[in-house]
Amino acid sequence: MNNKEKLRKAGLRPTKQRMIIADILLDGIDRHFTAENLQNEINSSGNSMSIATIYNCLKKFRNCGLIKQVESSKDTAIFDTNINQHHHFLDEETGELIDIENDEVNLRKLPKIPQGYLNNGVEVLIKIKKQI
Amino acid sequence: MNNKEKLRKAGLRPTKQRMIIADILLDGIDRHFTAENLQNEINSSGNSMSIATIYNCLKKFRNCGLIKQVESSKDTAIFDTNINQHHHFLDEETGELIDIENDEVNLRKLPKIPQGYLNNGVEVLIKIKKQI
DNA sequence: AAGTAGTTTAGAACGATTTTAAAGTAAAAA
DNA sequence: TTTTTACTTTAAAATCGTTCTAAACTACTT
Repeated sequence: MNNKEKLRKAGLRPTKQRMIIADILLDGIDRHFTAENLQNEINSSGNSMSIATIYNCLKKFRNCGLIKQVESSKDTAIFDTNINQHHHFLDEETGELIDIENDEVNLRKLPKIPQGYLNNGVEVLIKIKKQI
Repeated sequence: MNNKEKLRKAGLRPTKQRMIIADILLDGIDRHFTAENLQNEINSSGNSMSIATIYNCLKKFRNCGLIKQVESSKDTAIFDTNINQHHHFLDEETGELIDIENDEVNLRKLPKIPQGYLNNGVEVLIKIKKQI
């Protein structure tokens, strides 16, 4: 399926700007990035785009499940093109994130989901620290 | 150990402002809060404090391990007085966090920590969604 | 081709957090 | 105790990521 079809299927009008972003992000390669990282990539691909459009687009892509946003207490939002359930190593010093595939983690026991709620995804974060 | 001693032990000079905050936070009760929440508590305890001091103090407390900061992609930093390794339910709609004690989660299998790094804590986040 | 609903944009606005630099205070030294 | 020193607090300004505004634009429908 090409990117235009992916956008249509997600209920998004395939505008010029969304196609530029889709061409960068939806290439099947897993990566973590910020809005600013993406703007740099857009610029170096010979295009340009308002930062507001980039934020709009990332929000839409996230809400449609085309990308994910990582839970992280960094001051800048981090997005992830790996939309499968998976986990992360986090170096808190540098903010570097490394993917952990879902099958590398095995939860023997999970707590009961609170009354009135549904499980909406489990994320394991392993904080790591450079050895000295 | 009283709060003055706790601050000293953590390497922090026990100033008037830090004592006010320690008296609110270090009472052994687990809670999640933002800088603004804390300022409100300070105000309603009859004290007042510059927001810059509150941020300074929270950062120092966090760096000394007196409190933790929760990994969350909310726009406002969330702190936690529960400094034991533990986990959270997160309602992404409302941002509400609910503690999960460490013994309620059991990891059968963990991935190998990357070369040159040490494990510095595991956090499990279970995203939950209100049932409709 | 015309209409309309959704999209993009620059720039302003916003909110959380940090910085600045001056005044204040705790601890150490004399 | 007084002096000195290093650290802390403060209000206000600055910064930074993100969102809003409202006007211009564009994809899709009729």
